[in-house]
Order: sequence, then C-alpha cells, then structure tokens
Amino acid sequence: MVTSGRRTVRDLRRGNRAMLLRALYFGGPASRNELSAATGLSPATVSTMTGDLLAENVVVEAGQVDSDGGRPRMLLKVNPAFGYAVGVDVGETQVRVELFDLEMKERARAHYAVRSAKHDPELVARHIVAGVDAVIAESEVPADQVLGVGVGVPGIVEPGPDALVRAKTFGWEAVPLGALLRAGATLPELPIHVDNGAKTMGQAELWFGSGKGTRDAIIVLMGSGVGGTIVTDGAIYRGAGRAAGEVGHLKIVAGGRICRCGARGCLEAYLGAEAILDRAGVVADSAEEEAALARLLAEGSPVVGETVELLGVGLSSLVHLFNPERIVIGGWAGLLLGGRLLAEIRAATAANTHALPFQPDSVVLGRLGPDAVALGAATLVIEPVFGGAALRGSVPTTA
Amino acid sequence: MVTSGRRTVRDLRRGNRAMLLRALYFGGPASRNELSAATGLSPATVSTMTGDLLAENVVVEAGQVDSDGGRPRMLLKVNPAFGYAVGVDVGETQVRVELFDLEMKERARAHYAVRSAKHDPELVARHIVAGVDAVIAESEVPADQVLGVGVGVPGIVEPGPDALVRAKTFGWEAVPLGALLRAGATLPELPIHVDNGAKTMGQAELWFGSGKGTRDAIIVLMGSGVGGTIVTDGAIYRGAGRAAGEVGHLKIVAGGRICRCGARGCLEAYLGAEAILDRAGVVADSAEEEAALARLLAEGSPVVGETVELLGVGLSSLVHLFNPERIVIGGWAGLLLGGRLLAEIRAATAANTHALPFQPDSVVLGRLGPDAVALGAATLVIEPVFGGAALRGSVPTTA
DNA sequence: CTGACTTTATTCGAGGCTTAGATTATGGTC
DNA sequence: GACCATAATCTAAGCCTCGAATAAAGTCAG
Repeated sequence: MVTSGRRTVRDLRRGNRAMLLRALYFGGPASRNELSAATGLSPATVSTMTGDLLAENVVVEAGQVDSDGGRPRMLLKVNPAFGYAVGVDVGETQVRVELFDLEMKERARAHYAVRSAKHDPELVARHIVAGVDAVIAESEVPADQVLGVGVGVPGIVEPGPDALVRAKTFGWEAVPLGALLRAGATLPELPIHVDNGAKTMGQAELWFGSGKGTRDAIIVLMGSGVGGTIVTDGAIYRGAGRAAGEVGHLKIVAGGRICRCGARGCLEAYLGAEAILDRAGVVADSAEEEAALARLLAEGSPVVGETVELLGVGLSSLVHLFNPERIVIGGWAGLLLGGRLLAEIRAATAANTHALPFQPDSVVLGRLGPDAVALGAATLVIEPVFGGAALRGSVPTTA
Repeated sequence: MVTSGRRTVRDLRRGNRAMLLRALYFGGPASRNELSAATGLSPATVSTMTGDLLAENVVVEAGQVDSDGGRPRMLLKVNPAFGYAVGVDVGETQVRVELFDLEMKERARAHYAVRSAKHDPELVARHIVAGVDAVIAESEVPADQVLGVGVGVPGIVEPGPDALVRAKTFGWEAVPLGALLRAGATLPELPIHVDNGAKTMGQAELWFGSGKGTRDAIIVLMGSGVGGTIVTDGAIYRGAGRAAGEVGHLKIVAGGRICRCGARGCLEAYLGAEAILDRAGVVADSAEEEAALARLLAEGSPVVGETVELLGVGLSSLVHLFNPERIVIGGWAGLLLGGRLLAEIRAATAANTHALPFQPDSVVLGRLGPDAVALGAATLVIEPVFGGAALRGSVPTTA
C-alpha cells in the first residue's frame, strides 16, 4: 500500500493547527504570545489560527494575566466541554466504563462485575454498550458531543474495523469486539477504538503521568501478567501488525518456565503477580493476588530478590534495544514492587547494562495508579483531535 | 530542547522534493507521469520540480520509452555523477575506504591492514585520512563533488561533533574519532558521519538489500560479535542517546555466560562467532574464525543446534517487542549459519512466538554479504540529499 | 489626569506552494 | 494529411505563513 506522502498547503495548516492545539493542551493555559514561542509559529499565524479555534469553540479564553506595564495577556485553553470521550476497561473481574471531558476529568462512571473465568464476548459487549448509554445519560452530555469510545482489552488486537481480539486469559480466540459493539450500539455512529489495555494505560502515563514530555520511553505494566508500551518519537510504536510492545513475552531465560502463552522463559512467566506467587509456592485466586503479593514483600521472601534481579535483566534488554529516555514501571504489581524496591530495581538494571550509557534514575514509577486503563482508552478517542498519530513527530516538549 | 515543529511553505517544498527524489532513486528511472502517480503530486508540480532538479543537475534524462499512440515518455533518473560519497569500514583487521557515486557504484578503494589487537586511534584516523585522499585521487573525482565521509566503527557512538566512540573490542574508551579526523583532514570542510558499523550495514540492507521496501524491520548482524539495526517507520531507530539497537546485548539467559561487555547472558555471549566457537571448545584467532565456524557447521556439532535454538529465542523476543514486517539476518557468521539452517532458525523462532501472529518466512537472509559496512557508511552521506532523517515518514514504498 | 512607555494582539501586503484545467509537444493510425 | 492518444508545460486561482505596521490595553511618573 502506498501511503502518499504528498503534502499540500492544507496539510501544512492541519499540521500546524494540531501542533498548536497540542501545545495548548499539554502546556496548560497560555497566551497567544507564549504559543507563538512554544510552536515557533509567527504571532500573526497564531492569531488567525486561535481566531478560528475560538470560533469553532475548540478553544476558550481562560482569564487574563496582567503584566507590568503592558497590555495584559489573554490566556487560552482547550475547551474542556468541546467534546467528551468514553473510556472502557475490560478487566479480569469487571467492565468499567467512564466518561471524560477533554481535560480528562471524569464525569460519570458505570461498573459491571464479571464472574471470574467467564468472559462471554457477547456479555462483555452488552455491558459496554449499556455502560456507554449509562454514562452518557448520567453525565447529561448531549450525545452528539461524545467523540467516541475507547476500549482497553487484554491480549492483542488486530487492526481493522472488526477489531479482532485474541486474549488467552479470557479464552478469546478471535473475538470481533469492534463488530459486536457496532452491532449492539444504541449510537451506531460513535467511533470505536479498541486497543490492548497495557497500551491504553501506557498512553495515559505518557500523556498525563510519569512519561509526560518524553519522546522515547518504555512503559512496563506489571499486573497479574506483564504488558508494555513502547514510545518512539513521542507516540506509541505499534509495528507492522499493530502488535508491538509485548514486553511480557520478552524472553529472559532460554528454556525456562512455561508461560501461559505456551513458550518458555517469557518475562511474564517470572514477573507477573501470578508467576511471582507461583514461584513462591503461594496459591491465590485472582481476587487475593494483591494481598498475597504484599505479604510476600513484607516477609522479605527470597523470591522477591530473585524477582528484582530478573526484572533488572528484562529492563536491561529493553535499554539496549531502545535506549530510552525513561522507563516507567506501572500496573498494580509493578507499583507494589517498585514502591518498596525501586533502588534495587535500578541497581539490578544497571548491573546488566554495560554496553551503553545508562542513567539508573531514568527508571521511575508510574504516577497514575492501576485504574488508568479507562483513562488511557479515552485518550484514543481524543488523539485524532490533536492530529492523530501524526502526533508522532513534533510534540512541543515544554518539559 | 524544543525542536520547533513549525512548518512553512518552504518546508513543504523541501519535503515534497525529497520525496520525489527518493521515488526516483529507489524506484529506478521513471517518467514524470509515473513520478506523479508514485508521489501523489500533480503532474504540474512534478514538471516544475523536475525542471529545477534538471537545472541543478541532480537529475538527468535516461532515454525515452515510446508508447502506443502518444507522446513518448521521457525517463529521468538521479544523476549518478551529481556527487560522490566515501564510505569507511573500520574493522578488526583492516580499515577499508571506498568511494561511491550516487548509484553506489564503487569507483575506488583503499585498504589498510591493522595489526590485530592494536587499534591505536590516531593510527586508525591517519589511515582513514590517507584513504580518503587516495580514493579521491584514484577516482579522479573533483574534490568539491565529494559530499562527505561516512565511517562505520564497532561499539557505540555518542552524538555530537566529536563523535565519541566506545568500542570495548578495540579498547577505545571515549575516542573522539570525529575530532581526530577533522584535525588531520586534508579536506577539512568535508562533512563526517560516524556511526556504529552494524547500523551502517543495516542501512545498506535496508536501502539496497533484503530490507528494501520495508517500514518496520530488524536487521541482525552476526559476525565475531552481534549487532543490529532497528528500522521503524522506514528509518533507523536510534533512541534517546542514538545508541538503540544493541541487539547483541539483549539478554537470553538470566545469569548466563559472561559477555565481553561484562554482563551475563547477552545474545552476543552465545551467538557471536567468537562465542559459538568458545562454546564448542574451539580455539581460533580472529583470522581463522570463519573457517573454524564453517567446520563446526559441516561437522554438525551439537553446539550448532543449540545456537539455532538460542537464536530463535532472541529473534522471538524481537518479534514480540517490535512486531516487524521482516527480520534480516546478516553478517558473515549469520550468513554462514543462515545459509544452511534458515528453515531451522525460522522454526525455532516460531516455536517461541505464540503471543502474536508470526510469519516464519519474514525471517530472511541478508543479500549484501559482509562487505557492506563501507557501502552503508556511504549512505550516511547520501541520506541528507534525500531529506535526511525526515526520510522517516513517507517512503513511497514502490515494492 | 495626562502623556510617554510597554507589552500584546491583529491586520495587511508579499512571497511561496500545489492544483485544476487549458495548452502545447510528439508520436501513431487510418 | 486529418485525427487521435499520451506526455509535458503553462496559467490563473486558492491557500498558507511571514514580516512590518497598526491597533489595543494597560502601567507609571510627574
């Protein structure tokens, strides 16, 4: 497929406009003058452009700031009420549906418990559809101002309108979640974005959490299993089949433990909460995993030290391959482990990294907590407003 | 550092012009009409642009092709004599300097033997400078038509004008090769590009070899050690510190064999020719390595099967992280191994890859042979002509 | 209270870019 | 030799961003 790289003057405008919006969105309220400095656009261009944006109601005024001896600056910001996005987290135990405004303030939520180990695709789809209707109703947002629905699911998602989901943990072989949602939707014209939950969470950390401002980062998410998000040039890297970033199946021990994917020696076979507990000989069902892991940490089990060591090995591989500016450790298990042992994790990583320069303090903890999957899913909806994946390229890194 | 993402009309033209040049360079001779189709630009734009390019002598006519009942198409191509590039391969045993025209036809060469294990930086720099002078003289190319010098070295290269090189195998700790070359150069104004040899070779495979036409690929180079090149969005991915792609230090056995980098369990500690021979208990100095490895293969040593298995594990990690369109195995050891055992390597990779779809035949052998380091280094010089790293983005994939 | 000064934002003409459509060039075919 | 087909170029038009000039909205000294 030839993606025409042709650029016309209109593309130019689109691109500059998107950049300006991003500067405004991520750089907080700013005056036209500041925007000119941040984007490199001339004041004239910023002026006409913000004029358009104000007329379209994408941007609103945000008070003014007086300066010593000059005309006061009028601050602008992205209009939080310009549009709304629904984020859905399809988790092991529940389906969470949340509605956000453009500033990612939560406006409404709906949760549906899912009986463990029973994830009937059609039931999940019904929960999502019901949840979307519920949050729209509850928030009293006009339906035509909802820009779309983002869904984070476990497993990998094949590109295409059907959004085929393969999730071993759910027993989903090739579930066309996108098609199911469209078929059942009350609002059939709503754009639907389905993506891996680790990626949505990663994007949340990238936009609002510990990854903010970086262009080359890796976000490792340790929960029951292990997932990840790879950020290159300021945007999520997805590879040829949109399945890149499966950090959990990076091999760390050739011929090692069998992973639930079937292969041997995967990171996930050692470092997911499930695997850690298994290695420690602890039996815990998924609802008790967190408490059990916390206990293991408190006890100072030797398995913990081993875990840190292995995590260091895995992170070192990532450092050598990606040479990232930052590595973010998130997910509930990751936060639990890293909360106590960040220094040790950094040391273990450094101990395995000699072939290139490595800053131990580039390994940090996630800031958003484990509930950010839905938030991240909602960002999938927002992303096109700011120029889509063309976001790749020129993020005005204000920080 | 804020890289202004601002785009003006001039950038637009630069970008389209670069795209057109790339289409012409990689898409062979083509008529203006075909270029219009390939680039998406209107015939009018192609016409004016090619007019400029012809006037600048960047492009020349390449015969015409008559069509049935219409004006015959005039073919165009990039002028091979528009400029010349020098590529340098700083290897273990010799420094090779080669001069290429824009079509990458070799016009002259000069080799300098380096006594093994003695890589005095200043001596190497003198060889390079002498070589550059020699090939320019031999080829009788006007000095002002030489666009620059590209140098491929082992180890990693820090960005910056000094081009600090760290190469454990040479005992180079922080050799400012760029500065040394500039200081000694007869032609001080010649742009100098220094990069890791595995990356230059990877770029050669990407442009002219088995990686041609791909946007997401990984090129693994197995020689005495193991290096690699990661291609994302059609260009080499370099990460935050330009050191990404150190495939050789991907860990495959936590706590495993000690690598020459000092860490344990690196791919290179198992799969470089040196490591393979060591594991088989064969003693061979670097000049004999190739013959020794070939013998090992012919004998069907059990170490060989193990090697294939471990390579499969490593490639599987890469597949899970990058989800590439293609994996190219190159380097002399890689070609030796892959020449006989490609099917087994593919099978071993597939056996470790269950978490996402994987096409075994996406693993292929390099096409350029082990001498492509200098060729690739020369492409570093050519790259800016075609829009530099802005090459990332819109490569008109004609294949 | 007034006038000088500062800083911010807008307006306007200029210079570029690509495009659609018309026009010119170049050959085959009947 | 008239007519047709295809390739390349020319021309006018519509956008875009920019620099410079202009307008707007304050502060502050006297």
